[in-house]
Amino acid sequence: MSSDDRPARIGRPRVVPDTASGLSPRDQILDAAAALFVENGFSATSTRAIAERVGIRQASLYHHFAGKDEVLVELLATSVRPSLDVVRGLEERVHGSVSAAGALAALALIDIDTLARTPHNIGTLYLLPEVQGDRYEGFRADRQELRDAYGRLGALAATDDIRGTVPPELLGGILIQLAETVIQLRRTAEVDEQAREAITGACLRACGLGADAVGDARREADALLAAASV
Amino acid sequence: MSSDDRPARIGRPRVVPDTASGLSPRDQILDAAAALFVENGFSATSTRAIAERVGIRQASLYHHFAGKDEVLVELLATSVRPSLDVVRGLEERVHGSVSAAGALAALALIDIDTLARTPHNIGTLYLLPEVQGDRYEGFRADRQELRDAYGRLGALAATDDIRGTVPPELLGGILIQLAETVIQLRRTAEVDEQAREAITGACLRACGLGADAVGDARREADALLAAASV
DNA sequence: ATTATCTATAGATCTATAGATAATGC
DNA sequence: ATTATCTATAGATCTATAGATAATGC
Repeated sequence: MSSDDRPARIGRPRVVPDTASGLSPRDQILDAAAALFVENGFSATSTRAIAERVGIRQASLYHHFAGKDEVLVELLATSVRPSLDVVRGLEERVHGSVSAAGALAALALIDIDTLARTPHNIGTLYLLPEVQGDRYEGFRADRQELRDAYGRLGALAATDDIRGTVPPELLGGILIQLAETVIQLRRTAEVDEQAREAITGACLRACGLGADAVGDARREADALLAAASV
Repeated sequence: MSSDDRPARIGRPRVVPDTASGLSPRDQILDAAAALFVENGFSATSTRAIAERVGIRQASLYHHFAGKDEVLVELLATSVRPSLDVVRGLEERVHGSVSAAGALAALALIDIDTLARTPHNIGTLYLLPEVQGDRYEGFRADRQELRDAYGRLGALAATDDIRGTVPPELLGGILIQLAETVIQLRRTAEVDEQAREAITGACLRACGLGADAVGDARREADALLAAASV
């Protein structure tokens, strides 16, 4: 194969030939839409704009998605699932040798990392007002589940004074909000190691842990993450 | 005046007579727009929808505002200003008898309270992707100033280990993010006293303060707020 | 005369569908 | 035959302007 060969695709060729991105047309659409939804919002992004960015005609979108909604549904789904899978594994192990604080630190680190690496800062989409609509119910349920997990782990890790005054649901809301500081940071700056550490530390301290306990939990999380292919 | 008398207004009467809300037409538009922007987003809200909610014709909006943008500009402006005014007063007093932790607690409490009380959960508007646009530069600058103030107060209040690892800009980002937990909480639940206390506490703990120092700061903040007509 | 509204509408979108077309694959 | 694209377009918006109208105020 010469270098500009691309796998021959069936179907009528595009007016603008496909750039060798390696992505399927569907994924090209998802990627373009993600970038535009994040920058301009959902309603402000037209199907035409998405198509243009991909290099296809507006109508061709409808061969791959039933509508703009479906594109957002899929973007949202792929963005929470990873953290959700991780948290399930983590919670099981808390009842074994893993401390709640260590598990919480690990969850925070992974979640922060996911949000920091995700293309186009997709986490921003969580905040779109459109996501309150019925079509996105499934996503909101997943997100609620993640918040609940933060709440449970947080409550287990918390010192008595925190556990006595902050119910798990509220603590979960605070912890997930802290993790999502990344979304805001990414808007203006790079999210470096220092930022991830600071946010993880804030999560632990919000549970009442002092400097020593934070250090312990942080080290335990490192061991956890190194061990499991989490 | 009989009870259904309303102050006679000049200009052609509305098709749907003005409900005796007491608000000026301009404020009626702002209020309606706020509710709709929060619920559906900016781009998804048409000028027609705003007008309908007010009870006027779509075109009549343009007598009061040059366009939808201007409405949002004004809503954003009125929403950060109060906290910004407060923080200026607070920071001056920190160099006197007020501790940084006490001032930070006071700032958090006031900011949280503002966000919790604001009609239609207007804080949501901060998160709209449209607000990234050039037209809203002024608002973003104000918001940045508030973040910086959080960062300065936080750094002053922080324990050595936090101050050594978390630069003020980052700390400011974390603290303002914590205060804005209220915005998310309001979406599904009432923001009660317990939630305000929990968030304020999380701010102080994020600066490294332990249980006792948190209690001290919290009491100092109460004194501050009672004294000043902040 | 001034004001706040109204009616009417032009021009610019935007979404989604119908149906044609140019590839591959059998 | 199947597929992914294309062209064309209907129908539904939406924003902003022009100009009329029905009040008050002098």
